[in-house]
Amino acid sequence: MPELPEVETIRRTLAPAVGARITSAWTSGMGLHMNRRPPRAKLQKLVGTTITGVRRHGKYLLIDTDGPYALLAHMGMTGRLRLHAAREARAPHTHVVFGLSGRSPRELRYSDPRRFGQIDVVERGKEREHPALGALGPDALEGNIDGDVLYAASRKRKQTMKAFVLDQSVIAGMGNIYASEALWRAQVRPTKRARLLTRAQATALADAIHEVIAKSLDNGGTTLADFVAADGAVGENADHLWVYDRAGQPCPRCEAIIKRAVHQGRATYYCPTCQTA
DNA sequence: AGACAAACCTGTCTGC
DNA sequence: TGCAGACAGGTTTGTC
Repeated sequence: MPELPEVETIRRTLAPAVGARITSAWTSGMGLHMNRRPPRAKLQKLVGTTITGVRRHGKYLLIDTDGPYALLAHMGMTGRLRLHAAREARAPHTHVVFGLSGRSPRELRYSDPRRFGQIDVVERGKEREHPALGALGPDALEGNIDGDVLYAASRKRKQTMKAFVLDQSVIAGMGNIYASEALWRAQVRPTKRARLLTRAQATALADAIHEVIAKSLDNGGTTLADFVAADGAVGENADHLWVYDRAGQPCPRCEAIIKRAVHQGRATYYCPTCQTA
């Protein structure tokens, strides 16, 4: 579900939670990513603090409080972070719930059927010491990614461009949908070796990454099946994708038939005719 | 180093 | 209708 535009959409729609005090914390006890359980004792340390803001780096969200800790959340494939009225029934596979103060009681709920997501508590100011956050490269939206950055990062790399764009230590936030979209937009072949990327292509790719993300944000993110914002709204960007999940359909640029291939075990969509450089 | 496959899970869809 | 198999937005781990 969630690549950068979806996580950013969740971040923005969590704004109504800012200023609320956390009145309780609950977790199902189920393991999430790598069977790691949300740390129950640390979640309790958030109780009594007030939410002061929500940050994002790549696909990770950080919910800041006026206490010493922040909540770290990653959606994996099917994770949802939503605000609900406390009286609403909990969705299946709800694994973490925070009670929030306010005129009418609300809850911040994390649900994740596949349990590929992550929930953790980090000390504010020490975010980079968290292994997941410390490994991230510059953010694809806010990190000043440009042709120079991509050209420099791609030198000496034997990996394919598809793998390069998905590498979170190079660019944080790109996922499988937008990797295909950006490579198509920049007319870069997904199987091209990164070390062979030209300077002009690096610039085109940086521009394409920004364009693809901006377009998706304008459309509220891409909902293929699971993604919803914190207010429950689905994204409309699936209707505007150029190549992802469009095998057999005409390329929007040259009308050739879009193809699907599997690279590193993951689907890649591309145009075999105009995406050959 | 680095490239690749497998593993972690559940839900949904397809084809027989 | 039922069942097996493939597949899904991500990340980590192990193997070559």
